[in-house]
Amino acid sequence: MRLSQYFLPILKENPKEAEIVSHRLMLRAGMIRQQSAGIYSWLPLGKRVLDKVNDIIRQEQNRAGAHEILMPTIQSADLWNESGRYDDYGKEMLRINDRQDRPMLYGPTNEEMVTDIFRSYVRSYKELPLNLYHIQTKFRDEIRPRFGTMRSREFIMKDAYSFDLNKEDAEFAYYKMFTAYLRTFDRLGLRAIPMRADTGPIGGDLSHEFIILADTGESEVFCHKKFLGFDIPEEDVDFSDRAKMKAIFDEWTEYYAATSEMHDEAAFGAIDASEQVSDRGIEVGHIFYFGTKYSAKMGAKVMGPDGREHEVHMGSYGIGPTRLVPAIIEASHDDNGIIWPESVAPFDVGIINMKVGDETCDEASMKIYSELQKAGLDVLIDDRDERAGGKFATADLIGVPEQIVVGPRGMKTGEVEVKNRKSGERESLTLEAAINKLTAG
RNA sequence: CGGAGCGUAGCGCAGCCCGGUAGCGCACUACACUGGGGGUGUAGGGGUCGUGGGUUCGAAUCCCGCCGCUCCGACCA
Repeated sequence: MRLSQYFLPILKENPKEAEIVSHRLMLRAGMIRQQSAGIYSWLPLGKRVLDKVNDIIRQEQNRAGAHEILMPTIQSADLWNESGRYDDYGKEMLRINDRQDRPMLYGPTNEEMVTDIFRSYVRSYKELPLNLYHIQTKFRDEIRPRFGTMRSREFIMKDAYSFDLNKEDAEFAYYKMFTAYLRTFDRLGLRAIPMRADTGPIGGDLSHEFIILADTGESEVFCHKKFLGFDIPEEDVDFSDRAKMKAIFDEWTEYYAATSEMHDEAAFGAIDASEQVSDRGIEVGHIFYFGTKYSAKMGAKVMGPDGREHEVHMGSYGIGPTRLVPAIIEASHDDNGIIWPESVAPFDVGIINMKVGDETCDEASMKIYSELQKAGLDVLIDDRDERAGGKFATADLIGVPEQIVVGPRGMKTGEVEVKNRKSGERESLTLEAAINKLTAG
């Protein structure tokens, strides 16, 4: 992408409404634009990151055996009357009437709808297990939206729903999602710690929140230091291996970890003081097993091997991509801007042409640009007719992981400077060496 | 929803107390000079002062209503 032709409305000054660093940087880097309280547009740079986050989530959900669907944002109140939640949900649910004056709502979650899909088609235990998910916009009319897309009213959520014949199978489904979540957050460059959670209005008795530690987190969290060193399940982990899934779950839930709502001071105090971690955290995922809560009310039943009908056991599994993006920034930035993990960086490489209009610089920049693109990299070339300082600042702000500086000084010896955003290391290389270095990975 | 505050050019702000026809920095446009970490000069463009009403010869400024937004608290992916 040529920056001169891109839409990247960066801000030099800090927007006054942005209190936390991720919100400030997302606005400054031209990733998002607030349209209303808790409602945001995603601009090109932000959209690129969001798409990469979603892709990783999608890959890991699929790997764990879930199937992607897409349910609508607008739902009929009828389904919610079946579950009883139309009355229970309260003002957080945006209620609207269509032109026939039928009560509708903008979905805050999709248990009812997915249960309706399930009961319409699935009759036999032989079709289980089943896990359906979608990545869709939700609306929850939060009392107080804040922190940019970290807590917005309109947001995108990946929500998966598992259906099983009995509790044992449902727990297996839960462990699979648990494992998929560990892998997902790891690939996003985050260390997420599963903590026992309150099940809240969704109900149920097995639930974990995935929390990442960050000073600007919303809630206080407490856990054992061991979590920081646990290994993440490998890419080839066998999701059909019940014993393995259970083992992973057990390993990751053996030690103390709780948010302030679930905190047990005595249990935490029993941990050696040097092993205690007490910090603030951001909730980036939440998983629940809630048994037959919805299947019972909505008649989602399958025939079992015993020739009798069974209400299916369900679980739901949420990740908030529009919250993950700021969470990643909270976890990874410096005074100059964002430091993206490579897996979600909007561009892999930034080329800084320091003297646009200078024939040698222009040619060298374009050569690198086309070679790297040929190698399949996402490249952003700063070909604006601007001072170098502004270009460096822009590259650092938007956090491109590798920067190639093409300037008249280096061109005298045919060299460019390759700089790593995260480490700050720089080295001068010939054109070919620079291209080779960046295409090698 | 309770408490606090803000709304003046794209962004950040001054002007309001004490009424007299709107200003600063950045950004933007043109040209020139520049070019290794947000440059310099010259010349420009851009504002229903959130909105409706009231007071007044005259309102960004005073009064009343409404709308929007932010921050603190209780709730949430």
